[in-house]
Amino acid sequence: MGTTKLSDIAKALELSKTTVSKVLNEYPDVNALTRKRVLDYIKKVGFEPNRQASFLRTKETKTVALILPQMNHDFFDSVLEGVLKIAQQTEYEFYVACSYESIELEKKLIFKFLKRNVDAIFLSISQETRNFDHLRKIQEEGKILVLFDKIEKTIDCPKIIIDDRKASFTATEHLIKKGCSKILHFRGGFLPQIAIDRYLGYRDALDEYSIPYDKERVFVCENANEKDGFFAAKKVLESGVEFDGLFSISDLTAIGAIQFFKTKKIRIPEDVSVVGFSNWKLSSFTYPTISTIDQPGYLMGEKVFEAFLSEKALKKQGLGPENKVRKLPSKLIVRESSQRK
Amino acid sequence: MGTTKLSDIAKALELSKTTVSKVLNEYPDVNALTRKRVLDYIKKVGFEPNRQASFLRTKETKTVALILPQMNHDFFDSVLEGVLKIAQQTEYEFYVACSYESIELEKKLIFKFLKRNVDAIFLSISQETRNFDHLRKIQEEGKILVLFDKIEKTIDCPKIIIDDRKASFTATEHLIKKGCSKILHFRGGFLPQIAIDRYLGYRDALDEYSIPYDKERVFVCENANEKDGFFAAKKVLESGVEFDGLFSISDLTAIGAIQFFKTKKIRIPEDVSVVGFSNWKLSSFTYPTISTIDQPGYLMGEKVFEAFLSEKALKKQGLGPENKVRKLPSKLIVRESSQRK
DNA sequence: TTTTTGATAGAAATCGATTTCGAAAACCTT
DNA sequence: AAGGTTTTCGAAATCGATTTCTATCAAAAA
Repeated sequence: MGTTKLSDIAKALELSKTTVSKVLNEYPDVNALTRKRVLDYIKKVGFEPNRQASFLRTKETKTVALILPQMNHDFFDSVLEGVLKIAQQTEYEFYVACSYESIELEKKLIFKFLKRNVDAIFLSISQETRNFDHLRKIQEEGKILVLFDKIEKTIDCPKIIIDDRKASFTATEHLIKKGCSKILHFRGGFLPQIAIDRYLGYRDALDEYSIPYDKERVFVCENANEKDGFFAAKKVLESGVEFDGLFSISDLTAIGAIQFFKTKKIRIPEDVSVVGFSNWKLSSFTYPTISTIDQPGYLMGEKVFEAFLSEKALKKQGLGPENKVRKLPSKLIVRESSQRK
Repeated sequence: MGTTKLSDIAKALELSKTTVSKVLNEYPDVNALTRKRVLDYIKKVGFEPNRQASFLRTKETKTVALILPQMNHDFFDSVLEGVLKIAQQTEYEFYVACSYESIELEKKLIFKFLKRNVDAIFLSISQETRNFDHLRKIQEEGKILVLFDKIEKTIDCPKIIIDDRKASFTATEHLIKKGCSKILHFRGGFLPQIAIDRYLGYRDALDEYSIPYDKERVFVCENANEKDGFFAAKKVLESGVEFDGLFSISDLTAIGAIQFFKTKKIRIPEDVSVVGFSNWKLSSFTYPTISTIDQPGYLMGEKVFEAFLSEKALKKQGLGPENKVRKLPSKLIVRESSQRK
């Protein structure tokens, strides 16, 4: 095909491949004039080195992999978009995959990507993940690991998260200020760090305002979807516990709960004020619209990529993985579901 | 570092690299016993050839690129998921990118991917795209092009689309059967094939039921988002045209329109029945919920990938690109916005 | 017995870059 | 002018596979 290669340039300029390559890789032992000749010519013919060929020597593919635990998920889709934005500005390309919250698939994907020789893996760990050897393996192979959102504390690597605990505090505090004192909490599973942090934020707020904590008001929504919310709400009524507010782990569970409450003629927000989490696009279109915490997914994606770039710079200096946790700010968005007069 | 390579296997088995490679690539001139020895050993140590190395000879990277015109878009996200599903079942990996409906970015991405030596590009063309030389370039470089959803007829390649015209016919017919006779149509721009087809489907239905077509009832929503729908609805009222139904190019424009109608105390579906298009997730959570056409995005993604695979098989036989258009079925989903008693 | 054929295996070239190491030329010292 | 530095460049090895072409040996044919 018509693609020019290094040797073509060398021939045209009556130089050796070596010299041309040295210009490309910014070696110092090239005469300024020669360098200019080469650079000009390269620009003229629009040459770019064949990545697969250079990889063979350098071990750098200039590709990264993003593994999400879910697809068609507003928040994770935003993360993807953020990563994509920065990637498009660089020479990097990136692969996308989804673990569908399965540890088996997560492992399989990681091994697949390692075989593909990606330079880095960006991962939000699956709900099922308990053992983290496969993450360590990434680092053992000399690749960079960046964790985000659903992270694991015991792995040394850059981590980008939302300040879930603080965000949950804010959400719960908002309900308290709106006059709620018997606030339900629909939480996630027992292990994911984010579920724990959001639960703790909820308790922080109760403590702060001297509202007694009642564990009867906490319900588990393992999958954090509408169905979980619907059935959790059903269990609430069956349990007979009193309530006037709900802080839910996700907008979807909030929506599910509201759907159930509607069937029982329980009014939102008059009888129970609701705050969700994540600011799904659809939350501003439901009836009532749902108050929520906006997580900066897009920003998170950007920060993940940036963390990778600075980690790579560190590595060049022979420094190990930096265990830096970056907490991104989130924002309470008040809509109808918590707007009591 | 511990990765085994071809020569390691050769050494361990006291064979040459050639023979091992021949087993991998299914050459016939290998003794059955030798073949078995090699295969067993490969399975034992879990060897997989280095892709970057093999590419250097074969020119096949086993990667494909998916270029979407929009992100955070229910339909395109489903397509992505469909592609991802099939890709995960194969040895292929895929890159994702977004043109954000910009022809400049679309071109840039395509050139970037060609430089990356992808085997194929899956593309839904941007709204701005008028000239198609960059698509031909893909084929000239010997790469496979598959178009989907927003396609261009004059390019010879596999194409996967929704039967938009028929779907629109069904949607409009549904409104007619619900008693509407003065049906508005919010259409897309003038050039995208899908906007044209949906418009034609609308007219087909009017013709079929002998309802006179009135061009005063057709409004353009260039970007097909809520804002466009909102302002189109406003223009409808300003124009003074009579109406009792609306078939809109997208759920988002339908939602925008409904929001405007609400401000004018126009009731949905009593005063005006509404049908959207695309079946966005949020359409089943709005008030009222929105009738729509469900497009099988997930299936489309699968079919796109499958079209690539069969195109590749053809190519191996030296056959040119097959200009096969595959139309996927869509489905009318009736919800509250068109449910008159 | 000699020649031909077929089956099997390997040596070496190749893909397109990078990198090491040595050589040539130009520049300084004294 | 001889010796020592510094600049600048290129030959050749290398990364890990694939592929062509040749060599060997045994079996079949003559």
